[in-house]
Amino acid sequence: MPARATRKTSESSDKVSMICRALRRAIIEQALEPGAKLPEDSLGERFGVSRTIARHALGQLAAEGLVELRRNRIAVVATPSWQEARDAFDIRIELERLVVRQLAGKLTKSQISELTDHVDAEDRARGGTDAASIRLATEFHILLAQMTNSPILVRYVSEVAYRCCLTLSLYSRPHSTECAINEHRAIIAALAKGDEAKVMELMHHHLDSVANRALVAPTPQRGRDLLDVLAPYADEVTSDRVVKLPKVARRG
Amino acid sequence: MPARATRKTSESSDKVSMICRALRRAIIEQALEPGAKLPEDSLGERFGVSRTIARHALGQLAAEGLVELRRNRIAVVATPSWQEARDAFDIRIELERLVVRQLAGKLTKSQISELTDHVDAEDRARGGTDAASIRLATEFHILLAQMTNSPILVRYVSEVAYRCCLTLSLYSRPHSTECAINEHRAIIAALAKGDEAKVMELMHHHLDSVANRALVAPTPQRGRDLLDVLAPYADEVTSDRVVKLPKVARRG
DNA sequence: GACCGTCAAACTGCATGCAATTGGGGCGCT
DNA sequence: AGCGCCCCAATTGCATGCAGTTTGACGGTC
Repeated sequence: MPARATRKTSESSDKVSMICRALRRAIIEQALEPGAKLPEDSLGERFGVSRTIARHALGQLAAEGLVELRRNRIAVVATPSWQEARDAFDIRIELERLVVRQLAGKLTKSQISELTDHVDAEDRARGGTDAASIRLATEFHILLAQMTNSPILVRYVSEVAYRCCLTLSLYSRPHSTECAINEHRAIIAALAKGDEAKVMELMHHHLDSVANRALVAPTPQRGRDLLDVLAPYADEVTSDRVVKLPKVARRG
Repeated sequence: MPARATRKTSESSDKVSMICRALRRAIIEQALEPGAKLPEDSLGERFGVSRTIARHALGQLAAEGLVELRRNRIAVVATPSWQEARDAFDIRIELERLVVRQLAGKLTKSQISELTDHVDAEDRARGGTDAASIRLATEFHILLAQMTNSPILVRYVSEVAYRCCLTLSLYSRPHSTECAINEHRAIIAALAKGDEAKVMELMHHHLDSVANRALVAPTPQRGRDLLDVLAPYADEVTSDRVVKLPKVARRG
């Protein structure tokens, strides 16, 4: 199977996509914290475009879940709840298992060295900022997805990986990236060997441990959104002026 | 009031979302065939809004993969390749296994009867148009996803289900819906019983058989896009001029 | 000082206008 | 007839303008 990435879906060279990319990167690198305001005017001015374009970009990012858009209100960087973060990781695990299942034993030499190079870059970035490390780790997974040559899979893995990236910045304590990098190397090795079951297990464990290391528990002091922080407490209040969250088949 | 949907992310009551919903439905019911042109003007006129809004809606649908947007060109209803269809189903299987895994044994009485009611509606619609049957079957899966109360999962399952719906209209022969309906009932039963492994197996088999029944093979006589039909053959041609094709075949 | 109503600035929702690009029909040439 | 060229109607890309909504600051009242 051939090597190169596919970019048929979106992300051509129009201004909207450029702004999307810029904002996405700013968000996952935490240059823009969750909850940060994103007024159309300011964005337009900053990027040298009109509000129309900025607005359109915000729409796209909202569709990806990186931005929250409320009618007549300023858009803000999304602040996923802890449960949403957990859900995102659950989905991500399944999607990435699918990725490595398709890839096991099917990678070309050049693809493998491309992956190895990327992990080397991760290694080199270990001394740098946390943001850079997180971004590189995320991009490793996206790189893998791209090698499946399935545009849909690329899109979903990218989206959910970015979301996880965002939640990591919200809920994780400063974390050591070393084991993650080693796990990346192990995954590459298993992919090259073509051991499908093994690589799926590795990927599952890798993501699960990243999630568990990061999402240890709802850590209120880091949660930006008051509503989310107070949600569990509001449950105990038996007044009818408290907005009850639709509570259905939540596991737990 | 049982288990209503979550609608936090998108789809509020603004015009863009209304048009999205309308177009989405038109597409999955095959009122708009794959390849159909969607000029911003016409859409705006038809829905009584400006081009700005129509454009924005097209952007959203393109992000969902239902519409193809090429720069400076008229937007068209997406025409997924056979391989993309297969990829979409693969992803869908994993996502929906996740859905039923979370739901097994956790449904309330009212949710179960809601599901049963829906399948009854599917049964009643069996005499009607194919489009209606397909739409109802798809909506059953979305209903399930909504009961997980995980907005992200709802979004992804909805999207991928719509995509599959679209591909079904492209590649499937007129199919009998009966077994699918029975499989829906079996899934509800297993969910109620709480047999997690069983329900995952059922869902897997259900989707796999739908996919296999529909996506039997690249069926050239039904494929709308000549380029896609010829793609596998072009792979074997080592010339670099294979892109140029004579004229397009007939429609429908 | 705390509470509340009022109001202007800020911002969004949407339509319209203008320039740039496209593609398809008509026309001439061979 | 077949082929290529050119031009114009159709259409998109984008900015701007106007109206409606929200925010939060100010001043009045208790």
